[in-house]
Amino acid sequence: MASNRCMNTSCPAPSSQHWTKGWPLGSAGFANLCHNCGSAYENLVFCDTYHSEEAGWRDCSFCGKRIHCGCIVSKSMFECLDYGGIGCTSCVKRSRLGVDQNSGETIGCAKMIDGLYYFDEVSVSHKIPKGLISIRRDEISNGFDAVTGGNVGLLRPASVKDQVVGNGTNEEKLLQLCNIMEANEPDHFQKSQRVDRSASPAQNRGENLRNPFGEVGSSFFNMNKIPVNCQPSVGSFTYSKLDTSRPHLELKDMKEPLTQPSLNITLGVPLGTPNFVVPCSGSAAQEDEKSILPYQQGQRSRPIFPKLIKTGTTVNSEARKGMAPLVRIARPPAEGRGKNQLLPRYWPRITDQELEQLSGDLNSTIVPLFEKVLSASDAGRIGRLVLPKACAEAYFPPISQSEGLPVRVQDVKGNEWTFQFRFWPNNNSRMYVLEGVTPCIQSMQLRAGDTVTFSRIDPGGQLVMGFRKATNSTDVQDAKIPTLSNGSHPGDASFSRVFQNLPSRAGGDASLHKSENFGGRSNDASGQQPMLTMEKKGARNIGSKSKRLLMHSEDALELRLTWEEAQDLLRPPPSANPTIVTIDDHEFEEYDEPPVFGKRTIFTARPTGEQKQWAQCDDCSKWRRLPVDVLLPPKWSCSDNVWDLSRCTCSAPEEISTKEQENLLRASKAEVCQERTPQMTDLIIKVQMQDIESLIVLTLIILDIRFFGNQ
DNA sequence: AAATTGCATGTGTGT
DNA sequence: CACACATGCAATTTA
Repeated sequence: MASNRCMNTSCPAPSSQHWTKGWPLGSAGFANLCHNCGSAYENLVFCDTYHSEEAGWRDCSFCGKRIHCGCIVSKSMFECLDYGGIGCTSCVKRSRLGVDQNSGETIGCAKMIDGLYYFDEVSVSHKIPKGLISIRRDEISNGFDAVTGGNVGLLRPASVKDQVVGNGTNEEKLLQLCNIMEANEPDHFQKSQRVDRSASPAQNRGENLRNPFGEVGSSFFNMNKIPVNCQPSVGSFTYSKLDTSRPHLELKDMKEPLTQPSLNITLGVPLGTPNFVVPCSGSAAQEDEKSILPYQQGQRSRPIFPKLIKTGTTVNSEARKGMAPLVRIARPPAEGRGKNQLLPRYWPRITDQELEQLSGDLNSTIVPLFEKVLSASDAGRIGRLVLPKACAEAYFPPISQSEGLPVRVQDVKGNEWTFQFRFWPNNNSRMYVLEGVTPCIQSMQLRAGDTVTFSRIDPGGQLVMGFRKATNSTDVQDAKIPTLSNGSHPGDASFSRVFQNLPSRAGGDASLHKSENFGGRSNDASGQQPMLTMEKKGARNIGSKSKRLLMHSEDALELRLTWEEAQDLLRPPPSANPTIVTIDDHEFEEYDEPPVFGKRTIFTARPTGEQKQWAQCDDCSKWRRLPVDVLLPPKWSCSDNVWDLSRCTCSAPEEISTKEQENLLRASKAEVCQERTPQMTDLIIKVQMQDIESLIVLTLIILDIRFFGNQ
């Protein structure tokens, strides 16, 4: 809900006077402190004058005073007019108050100290009076930090480690999750005493800078709120729990009007909803608008997710009652070339445990943003990561000046990095880059061909950088080997893999990052294992033989889910006798004849051995008993109950009591929750994928026939 | 001299 | 043909 009034009710600041119009602002943003009374507030609207990187609400880097239009001292430092600076005798330039990295003392002139480079880069922007801040913990870590982004610092392994631990991260779990990564810091980290411009001051100084501000820490500012007109609202996912303890995927209409508020859409939420906030200057803002609008219009005019599959709608509503936290997966926009980096539309099924862990506190939204296969230059020593334009413009703050802004990113270990998000003019266009990524890339031991993923956790907007190693050495060794669409490997299970590298959130549990353990846990109903399996085992690429057969991973996922859903409806043909085969100590029923579709029913058995089959009427939802051997059509109602004429109308009472119904449903749940081992899943998916491929080929053939037949 | 920075150019892909 | 992007390269900065 938009509010342009200070949340402090005693604050006399008239909203219209201070924030009449402008950008919606979420939590912990630039204007998060009322400039009138200093109170923290949320959901306010930016002052209209806050439209540039020059002007706006920020903190004087030196005295900490909240300023409106201060002087730009450096890319990331701002100075209030009151402060004025002090002439420095040693460097002639104006003195900067900085915190000595060794002693922690504030120094009058930050230049070269003990061989360490501090000049202009030691941010003391955290000098916000403690009492003014009341920000939820989940709002602390933010993706973008336009002020604190000191570019020079020292990579201290101890700090990094401290930070990991300090964030409440279970290192063991993390390491287990990121089994790709080495358990220890890379040697070069240890050895490197060299100043690295990509390391954020907060990281460099460990907790030194955090302590003065308690939980607020180094991420006071929140820039990762994209103005509403920067973010086309495309669609969303609500990930909710099944009453079967199996998370269930719900898809909402992707064609929802852009103007329609959607709680589940982080990108493109209406004004007032916590979201991205971006500084744009008066004139520059217009420039930004210009550059953004075509994109936006593209979104409006071209819905990109026409196909919808709604799954599991019947089960959810009940189960969701009393269950506040939902992990919402917002749908990133996809347009232009960048769409290949945008992640597929489906979020993998996850377990309740993961769900809760992901939720952390209430209402966490995980927004998978995009991913990119690292090129040689991305992974090289230059430290510049080229961002897909569409993604950069969609998920990073609009920048009007080439210098851009510092952005804060958390990596898989919970370390925070500050990159410079900027652009280069390029053929009347822009080329967006993240600068200073080398240490991060190195810490993740990434090479050309590996994939980095970007996600965001809302609220708070923590930008998260994950990674995925190239699946085969060829990819890694030769980055010039073209990868499919530059963004996704064929058959890439990018979505299911996104989580594997997500760092723990503050207060969260790192164990959600189960990495490859998706395939190893025992209580996963089905979830991501299939896709993992595909990737891990290098399952045949759909479309590997022909470009015509090439299938976008999104579509593959979609197909997989529909198939998965169909599994509930598939049953052996009535007359079929299965052959029991044992694979990995698990028995499977193998049928010679293909399965048939039918309405889902529940079977019960009494101790006496008597079996019953139950079906629910589509019209009245009453449960009706059926003979065990009958197979219902997908649509079935009481009037079709030819087996019990006393209950062949919806008005007839149910045969079973409410309690029995509960037992029935419980039994049904248990059935759904049956444990499926990785081996079983592998096998099932293998079969399914074969079927899917066959289906695709068949479909294409049919389409070809139709197409050519019409010519 | 080496590293960094900013821009230009060539290539591949989508329309 | 337009656009995105990987990378080359010259200018600039730093050690």
